[in-house]
Amino acid sequence: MEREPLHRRIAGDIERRIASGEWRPGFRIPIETELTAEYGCARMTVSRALSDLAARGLIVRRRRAGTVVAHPPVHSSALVSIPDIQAEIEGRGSAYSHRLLARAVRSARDGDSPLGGRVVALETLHLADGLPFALERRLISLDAAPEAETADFETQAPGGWLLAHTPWTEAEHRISAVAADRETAAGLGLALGAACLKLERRTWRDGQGVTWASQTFPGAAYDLVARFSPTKG
Amino acid sequence: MEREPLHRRIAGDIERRIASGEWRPGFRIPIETELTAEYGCARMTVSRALSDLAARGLIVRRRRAGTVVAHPPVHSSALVSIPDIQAEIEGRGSAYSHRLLARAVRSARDGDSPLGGRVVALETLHLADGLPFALERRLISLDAAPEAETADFETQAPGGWLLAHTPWTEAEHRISAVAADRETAAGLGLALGAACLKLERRTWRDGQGVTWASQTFPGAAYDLVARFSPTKG
DNA sequence: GAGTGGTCTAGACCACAAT
DNA sequence: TTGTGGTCTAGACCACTCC
Repeated sequence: MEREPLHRRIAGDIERRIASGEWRPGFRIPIETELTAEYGCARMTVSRALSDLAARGLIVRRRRAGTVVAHPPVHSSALVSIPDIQAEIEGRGSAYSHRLLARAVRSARDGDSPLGGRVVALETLHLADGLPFALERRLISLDAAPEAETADFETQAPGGWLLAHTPWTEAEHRISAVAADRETAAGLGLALGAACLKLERRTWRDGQGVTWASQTFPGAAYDLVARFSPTKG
Repeated sequence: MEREPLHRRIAGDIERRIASGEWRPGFRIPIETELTAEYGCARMTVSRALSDLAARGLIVRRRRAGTVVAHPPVHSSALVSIPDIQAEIEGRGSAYSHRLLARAVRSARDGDSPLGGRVVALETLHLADGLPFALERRLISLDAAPEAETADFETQAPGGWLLAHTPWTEAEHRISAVAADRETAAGLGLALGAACLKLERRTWRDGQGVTWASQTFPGAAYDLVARFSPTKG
């Protein structure tokens, strides 16, 4: 029988409360002496648990101010955050807007990969400074996110809505180059067959499929950059 | 004046010896009690330094066996390893081969980004089962890798040669979709203007530019997949 | 000033694996 | 068996930063 170290049990307890949403971003977690009393251990043991979580970006620790749950899922790799188009556009100083082109509720088909049961199918155009920037096709599982059936995706784009309502625990990205089909070309204002960058994204929450999204960008106007320092985690 | 914690100084010292090549992969580093004596500190301080390095994958610790430098740069992200085309092809059970199309030595120009001084310019075609798979254009800095001037890139592809001779410490990838130009279309056997996935890669070693590489793949035949579990580092 | 985290000590016992 | 790392303690002092 393997005994789990106490510091890892403490870290796991906290991580679980963050993952479950019980402790939301910005929530101030108990100070070290409180946790020390709760677990009946030395302060260093608690400190190690919290330091590990901080090193992984789940919490932020500041002297005097205490320890708070780090705000949104902090992803170290630049590629993880790609699909937040709105942040991307606003980050480069452009005005973001979007248009909901189509919306339907239907049963998941065989090709809908991680999703089953009923899904919401959406088609959204993202615009930067009023010009087409990306065409998004998305399916959202109503099993994983029942509120999606009545959510107002004209006000908030589906990606942002999902991030706020049903954060994912696993994701898969697929990046490819495709020629613009008729619908894409029309939506993005491109010639038929123009080279586009396509990002497909599937996410899961605790093993259950949440969403599938395909975002297509004009090849000439968009690229992905990732920087690595292998010795820095 | 900021004082660097001792545990980080210890970790930094070790990391530097690994990065410089003084301690190669597999090298057994001093045991905790030796380092304790060397730095005149408590064993826990050394332990923390080594634990941090182990958590980052630079070293591997095993009871009784001691602590050894981890074998090659361990990259957790799937995207870091993309440009090792040979491994990619062989990993899917195809036969890898390559053809050196062009080779020249010249001075670096303005557009050659991280590179300065004299460079080797190479153009290589990668083949899977004898069929074109990717077209690679590469520059190698002779300042960073002087042996590149006489290396035999017909036997070993430039990417593999570099990895063995001048490992990088930092890298940047850029991923985009482009239409095939005449040279690319001819090399890969595509129609002019076909959608291609282009990977650009720049690497540095301790701040000095090592190489720039651009690899172009037929869009229909290649895509990138990355999987993430945000709670797992 | 006072509350909080950051680091460090000098021990101790245990777990694991190579011999 | 024994060398090595893994964890833990019960303190201590310091550094930061909010009040």
